[in-house]
Amino acid sequence: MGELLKRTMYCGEARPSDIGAEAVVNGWVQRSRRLGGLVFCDLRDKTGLVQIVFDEDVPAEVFEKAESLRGEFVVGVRGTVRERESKNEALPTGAVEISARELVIYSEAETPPIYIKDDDKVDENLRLKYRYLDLRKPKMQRNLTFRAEVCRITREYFAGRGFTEVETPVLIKPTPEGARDYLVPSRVNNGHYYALPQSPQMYKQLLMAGGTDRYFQIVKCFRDEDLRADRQPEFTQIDLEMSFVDADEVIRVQEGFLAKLMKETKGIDLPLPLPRMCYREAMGRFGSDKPDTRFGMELVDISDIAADSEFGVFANAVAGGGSVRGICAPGASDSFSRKDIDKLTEACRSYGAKGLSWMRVTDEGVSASFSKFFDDAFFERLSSLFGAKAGDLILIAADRDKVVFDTLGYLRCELAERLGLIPEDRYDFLWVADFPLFEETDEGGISPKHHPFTAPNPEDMGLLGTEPLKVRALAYDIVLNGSEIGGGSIRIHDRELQRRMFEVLGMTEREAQGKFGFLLEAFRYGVPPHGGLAYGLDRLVMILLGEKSIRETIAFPKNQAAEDPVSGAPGEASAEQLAELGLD
RNA sequence: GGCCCGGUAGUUCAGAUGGUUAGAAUGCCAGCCUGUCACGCUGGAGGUCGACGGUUCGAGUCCGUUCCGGGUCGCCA
Repeated sequence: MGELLKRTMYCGEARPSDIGAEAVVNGWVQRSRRLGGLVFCDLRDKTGLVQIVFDEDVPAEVFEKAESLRGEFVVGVRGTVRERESKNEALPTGAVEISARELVIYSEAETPPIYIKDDDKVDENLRLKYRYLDLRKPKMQRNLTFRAEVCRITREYFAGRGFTEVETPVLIKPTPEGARDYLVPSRVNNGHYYALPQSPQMYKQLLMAGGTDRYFQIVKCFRDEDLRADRQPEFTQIDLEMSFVDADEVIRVQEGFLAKLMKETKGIDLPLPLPRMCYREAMGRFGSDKPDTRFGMELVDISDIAADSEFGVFANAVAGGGSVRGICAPGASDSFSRKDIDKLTEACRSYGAKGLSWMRVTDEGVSASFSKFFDDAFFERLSSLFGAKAGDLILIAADRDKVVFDTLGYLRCELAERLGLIPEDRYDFLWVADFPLFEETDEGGISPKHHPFTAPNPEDMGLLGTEPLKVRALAYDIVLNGSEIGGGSIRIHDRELQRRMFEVLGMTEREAQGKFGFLLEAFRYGVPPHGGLAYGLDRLVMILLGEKSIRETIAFPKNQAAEDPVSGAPGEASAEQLAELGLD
């Protein structure tokens, strides 16, 4: 198609200071406008757009070629930067244009199935199938660049503080704990499998045993679970571990990182130290272990006054060991019809709520779904407990604590979103600490809330054998705007304590050896006290970019069926491949 | 696995109550056009209404099944 024109500037860089200079730009044709004896062409690369103009001064064959330009042709242009006759204020390059002299068409293009435009509302599958077109959008280029910047800052910060970047294996031993593993069959050892790591947890602890002292890694992790807007089967963690530290030290180092990150990406001075809250308080005030603290609407516990009533829903909830709690949505009474509340109630069913009680506060008094069970004095007390004003809507859930918290935690965020109570451009970080070490399984047993290497709080050690569910862990999550962006803990480095942990979990010595033997063995030869943390990079980037899905931060994401629409993965293996693996 | 929303020109969508040849915008193609920048004007092409089955004289529309996409609950130590 012709020679390569050597680029002298990016499209988006052209400025009035370049006027008079010769310029060569390479890029994609965003759009061309033919006006008879004049052709305008907006040329795009990752930096932006610049207008190219072909006029009567160009040779006839160049002009002819210019007239043939169509969207997404890849071209090179040599010309002169000059001032525009009329500026385009919408473009950073809008004061200038490049008067073309030479045009090379590197590659023609068929009409693309999606538009290369940020606000193009296109079917998600089509976008993902033609991801390479989607990536041409300025927003996607901006997102990828931003992500790379976060990675650069990460390396700069941790490398500058004595952390060694170490790559851990991707083919590891399957550990049937927690999330489902992706399995990789071994050819050399037929019938045996590798797993892809859900996290480098055990290897980073081995690194501490190995004297690495401080480790970090930006690392792919894999979990074969169902997808969500903020969950992909392969995702990236910023993983780190430190020796000879307590939780406060881990947190202090992270706060330095987060402050640097916010300063360099957003120009925000993060006030340190970041606020901390214990798990119980987070649940009680926000119904969530990752509360969004950008707005109020906190939960109010009315179990005391609701317990002793004729209203069975309230009375039974409290009698059954649960609670009655509610939130007060300011000014929501008018904007939420009976039908809207019914829809909210329906949505709450998936959290286990059998219903919602509601109460409207108006100038004329209150009206409530449960009014016939209570007198005026009760409603006055209720209003004052919630601090309700005329026009407010109070929603109340009565059930087991878990259901009440899940329901109200959901409603709080949902209503805040709909009522526009969430301030833009605000970044609320929060440490949530003192998580329970264990949680109850559906079968009534107990399982680790984090992982079995998480250290119990020394203050609660006495409860380990008697009331394990009350034991707090030396674990901490970092929450940003209501999303968990990272979590970590101090690990157990004492063999006897580790042995007791497995015992409490009902795991025999043999089982523990089978699953984690190599880690336990390493701990026999001297292991420092250590702890660490891992951030979900994709999610962190998503929130900082204000995106609703982590797909917007990943170059080639999977769809909800965990397929890569670009390549069609996963695919079938050939008979030969299967035979070699002993799988035929 | 459950629930919710969606599937109609290349793309984004509209098509109350079932009724002539399924529309719009944009994109695409052709012609005209020397200052456009979402250029403009004229003309044109473009559809198995996701698929299958049913009800009906008649189905994009109603019913059933199924496939696909998104969201969500379960799940995610």
